[in-house]
Amino acid sequence: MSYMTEVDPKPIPRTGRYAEIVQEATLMFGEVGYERATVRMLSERLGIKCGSLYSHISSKEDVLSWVILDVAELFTMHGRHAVQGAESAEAQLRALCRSHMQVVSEEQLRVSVYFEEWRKLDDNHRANIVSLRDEYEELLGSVIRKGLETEAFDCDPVMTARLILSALNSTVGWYRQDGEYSAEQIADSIVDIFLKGMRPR
Amino acid sequence: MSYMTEVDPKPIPRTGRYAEIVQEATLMFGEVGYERATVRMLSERLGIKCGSLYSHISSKEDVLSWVILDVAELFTMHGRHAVQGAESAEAQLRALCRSHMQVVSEEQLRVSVYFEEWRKLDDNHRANIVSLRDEYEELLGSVIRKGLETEAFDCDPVMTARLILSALNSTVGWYRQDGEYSAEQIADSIVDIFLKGMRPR
DNA sequence: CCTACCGATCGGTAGG
DNA sequence: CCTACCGATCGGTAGG
Repeated sequence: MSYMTEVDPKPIPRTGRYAEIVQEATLMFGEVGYERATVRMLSERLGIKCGSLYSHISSKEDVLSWVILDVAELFTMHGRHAVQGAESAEAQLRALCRSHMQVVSEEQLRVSVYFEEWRKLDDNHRANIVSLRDEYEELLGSVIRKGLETEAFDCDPVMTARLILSALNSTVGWYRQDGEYSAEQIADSIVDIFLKGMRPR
Repeated sequence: MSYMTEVDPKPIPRTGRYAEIVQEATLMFGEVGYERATVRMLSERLGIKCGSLYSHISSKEDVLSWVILDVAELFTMHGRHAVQGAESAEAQLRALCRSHMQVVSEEQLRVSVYFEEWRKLDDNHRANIVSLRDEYEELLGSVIRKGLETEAFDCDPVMTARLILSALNSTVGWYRQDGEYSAEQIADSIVDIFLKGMRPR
């Protein structure tokens, strides 16, 4: 009815051809990066011709935004749920870090594409991503500030939030499913170090 | 005399036209990224035509390697010097982190290009960078292991080295010369948190 | 989903 | 350092 529904066709289909496109695109972006990846490479992986791809996508950048936005939202949603399920600031911090590592371990390729390529999104999509990232940083910040209020922590909340996030994010570069540490062990190691570093005295 | 001298023309000139090329290329790579940057953009910045640029460079990738290799070596050399100038493991850790933050603050743009684009180097140059990075991680690892021996620290040396490095490296994304914290303050904050987290008991 | 094709632009070279 | 130009390839479109 309203033209409003035409402005931003939000509901991205999550099955069938869409799912195949996102899957192959994720693999391709992970292998050669967004810029070196071509629509011809993607169409070949899907077994169709380059021109035919454009009945499913409207641009190459479209596909990148599909790959990235989903997983960025996953961090936020999963993280909120984790924080809500815990009581103390310490428990919330641990739950949030475990949630983060779970997303990293289960969606490692998409996460690495997210971290590597989000700058290449156009202004609108990038702004969207930045606000999701800020929201997530704020979630961690609120947990830390709560710990300051209950005097469980004694630290700079902004910098500490950044340091914890960067420690968590860097794991995508070296985490292996069959490696020495499980995702949960890595999360706990990070939390243990930072908790000791954040405690008063 | 020998053909050996022709194989790898190592000594890159560091003055005159070379310096201008590296400077403009660094700005350009920082603004739009390596792939979106073109040799025509670079030549325009230098006030010459695209074809003329090839009397100074042999390929676009050449320029990227100039920008990156220098600063990667800077981390290692500067870091070694810092570690040598301190006695205890704790003091060495602090000196190394301060050295790292000094490089980040004084060469922020080059460092961000380094972290962002090193994957796009060809196999030879990338292998070179990876070995420099490993060397640097090993330098930090040796400091931590020394702390384990003197029982100043109690932690997993490999993971702790990675976490400290990722914390340090992430600062390139938000450090500002005119920001709230100086490079040294940031280094000390990071060291303080990790030292508390790494101490026995 | 295909064939056929577009305008633009890319890194790089030849010859001066 | 310039002019002139190259082959390749890019994202994307028209018309079926």
